Amino acid sequence: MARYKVFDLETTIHEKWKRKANPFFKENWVVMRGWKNQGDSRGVMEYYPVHDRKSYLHIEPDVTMLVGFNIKFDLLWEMAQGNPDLHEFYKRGGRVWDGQYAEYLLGGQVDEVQYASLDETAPKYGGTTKIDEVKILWEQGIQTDQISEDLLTDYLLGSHEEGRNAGDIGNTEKIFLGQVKKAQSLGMLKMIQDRMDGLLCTTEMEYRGLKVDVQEAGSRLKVLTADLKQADDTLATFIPDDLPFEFNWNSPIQKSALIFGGTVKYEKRTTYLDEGTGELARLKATQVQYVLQDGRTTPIDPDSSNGQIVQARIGYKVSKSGKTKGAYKTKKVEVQGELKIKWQDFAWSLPGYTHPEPEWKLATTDYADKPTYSTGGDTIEILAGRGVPFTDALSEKNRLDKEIGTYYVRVDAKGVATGMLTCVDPEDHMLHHKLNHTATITSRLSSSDPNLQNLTRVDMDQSGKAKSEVKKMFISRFAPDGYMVEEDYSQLEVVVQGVLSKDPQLVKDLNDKIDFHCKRVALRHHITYKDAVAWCKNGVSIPALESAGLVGKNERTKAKNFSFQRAYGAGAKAIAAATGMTVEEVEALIENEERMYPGIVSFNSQVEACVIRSAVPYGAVDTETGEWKQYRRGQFVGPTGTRYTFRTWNAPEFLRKRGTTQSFSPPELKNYPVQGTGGEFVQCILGRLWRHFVALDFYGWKAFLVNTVHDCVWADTHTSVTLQVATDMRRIMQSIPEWYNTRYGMTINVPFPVDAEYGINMMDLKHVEFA
DNA sequence: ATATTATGCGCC
DNA sequence: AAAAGGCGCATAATAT
Repeated sequence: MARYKVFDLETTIHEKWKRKANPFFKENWVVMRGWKNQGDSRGVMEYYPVHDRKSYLHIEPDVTMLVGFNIKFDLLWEMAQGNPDLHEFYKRGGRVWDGQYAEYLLGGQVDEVQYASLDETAPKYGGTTKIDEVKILWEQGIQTDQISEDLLTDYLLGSHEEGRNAGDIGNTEKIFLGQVKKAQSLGMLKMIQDRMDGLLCTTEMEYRGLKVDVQEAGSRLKVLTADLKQADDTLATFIPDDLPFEFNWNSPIQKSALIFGGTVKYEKRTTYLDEGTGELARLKATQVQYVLQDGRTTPIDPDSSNGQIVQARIGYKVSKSGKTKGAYKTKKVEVQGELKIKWQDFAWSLPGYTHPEPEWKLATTDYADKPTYSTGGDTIEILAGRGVPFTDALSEKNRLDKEIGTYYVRVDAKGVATGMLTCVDPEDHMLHHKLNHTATITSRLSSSDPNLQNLTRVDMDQSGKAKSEVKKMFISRFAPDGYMVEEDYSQLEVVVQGVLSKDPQLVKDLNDKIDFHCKRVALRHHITYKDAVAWCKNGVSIPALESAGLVGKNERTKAKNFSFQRAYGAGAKAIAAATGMTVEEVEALIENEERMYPGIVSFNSQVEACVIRSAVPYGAVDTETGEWKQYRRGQFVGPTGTRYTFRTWNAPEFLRKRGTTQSFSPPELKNYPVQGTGGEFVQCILGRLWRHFVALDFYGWKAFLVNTVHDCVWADTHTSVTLQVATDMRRIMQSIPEWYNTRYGMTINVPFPVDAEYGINMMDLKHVEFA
């Protein structure tokens, strides 16, 4: 009999390597484990009041689905505890349901359903709110094993009065049952189930983690630090000598003032005027002084000045009676204390090296309330052309600061370390990143702690030297007998555009494996596609164009930029600004494009119509006035049931003139379905890949899936299976049309080409040549 | 001292 | 026609 099993863990909550309640940190353990099988009238639990890394969830052979809330957390724990039932469960096709993930998808991925909590979700499905007591104890830093068994049981299973059929377990079950019904009625069940397998894949990826070559990282960090010092030294020579504070090259305000002129604030500890007296402020002090005959006092000791004693004595009062008879009279008087010193703000004006362009103006103002201007990479590049002297050193410093601080490690003045390497376990050199399933509006994944979706690409400069070597530190856990494998979809978003729009010419071009950038070059310069390919990619000369100063390779790059911007929905003005073309030129290209692929235009209008039709009121803060305002929110449902949600924004000026005050954003309308569907395809395929790896016992435990970045998948393989893994992965990844056409009844008629690479680390990759 | 916003920049 | 999409992280500056 098939049945589901709801389960949940309460663990100790030590945070380590940027993970709360980190299962990879051996001091943590599962304190209480609760579960409830389908049909049971109450939940049950196991309690482990002392450290234990062996307990695990028993999964009966007839269990077909594990149900949880943020189930990746609990599954990682079961894996860390070495649960032997889990792999068997997966091998016989066991599936999972994560209430947090389902809630996010059912809710169209809007803010309110991203990283939803059990607490806020349960009431939507007739569940109860949690016991605050436990949450408060945790917030106070109390460890889970210090919470009483009774309280923890009430929290996990519900109280005796509730028949032990509530709490986290009861709520998770209610949520699950309600969500399945809802998903069915909305036609989303299949899609959600496919994504749940994707979730199992990323759980596996987080569990396996990445192996970091800490030696490589260490020596590279040394080089970077030395390069940074050199850039800093160079920059220091451009600071005015009379500057009364240390210039901060990381401060946008200070940089703007130095380059464009402006007034900066600096702090100094110095004396100041007392507001009451108008004098320099001083500390209060008292002194015991000798009283003179006229009542004044003096600090001079009458007996201290040898020959002048007699003379001096005359002026002093002497006590006439009592214990102190014959002694000089003294008195405690107030005297001027030390000058007081405090931190104070001062202004310093800098003349600047050049004039800013108005469009570089930022929202921030300087200390004199004058505008500041952008000092980002694009601006610096322009300034280099104007002959501003330190632009090269500044660009170099920016690059190195970013590289060191984000991808290596930096310790600040307070001793707080930042950077990717702070997430690495120093014992086994493993990095367990996070792949988040409920963090984006488009249903794409995000990555954090560290973010492994933004590692610097392996780009070469003119001399063929890599600009960043970050990826070199990711090596195989099987080294020296291992290879990393990366497989990428080529031009995934263009392919998805073909799937969604079904535009005949686009579909044909995709099947013909046309180089879209060359095709655009051909169109623009009125040459044949064949000639364009020869000119742009093979360096075959076209004198007529070259005499006009055009270079084939550059023209292709321009076309590439153009198409990326179009894909993101950029308008003619923005593209012109970014590519250096005139607005008219860009408009002509857009027109060309729309004539060539009219299906894209009609698909976009279809999306817009659906969103407008489905729109309902939605309250949000007006960024212009800061006030709460009624906007609208509508949805477009993709071919698999994924819902993309859009909101209206304050309309741009040209629409306001015509009386339209708010509107949906065309770039968002164009982008979300493409970006989201691409993400969905990859996540579904992650599930297929993972099922394949499970079936083969991970190639005899010699190959693991370890990371994914929107349109690619990484694996860590033993050399004995590398080629087989790469071949299998490619086959499965390319099978998107078959999967969706069979399972969803879609009619995908474009290929999903995949490119495979492998190497001893993630930087030195070479292409896999398939027969 | 901690939280939030602005800026900038890495990726797809 | 018209409006360049989605993330996470580090740092500085400001608010509380």
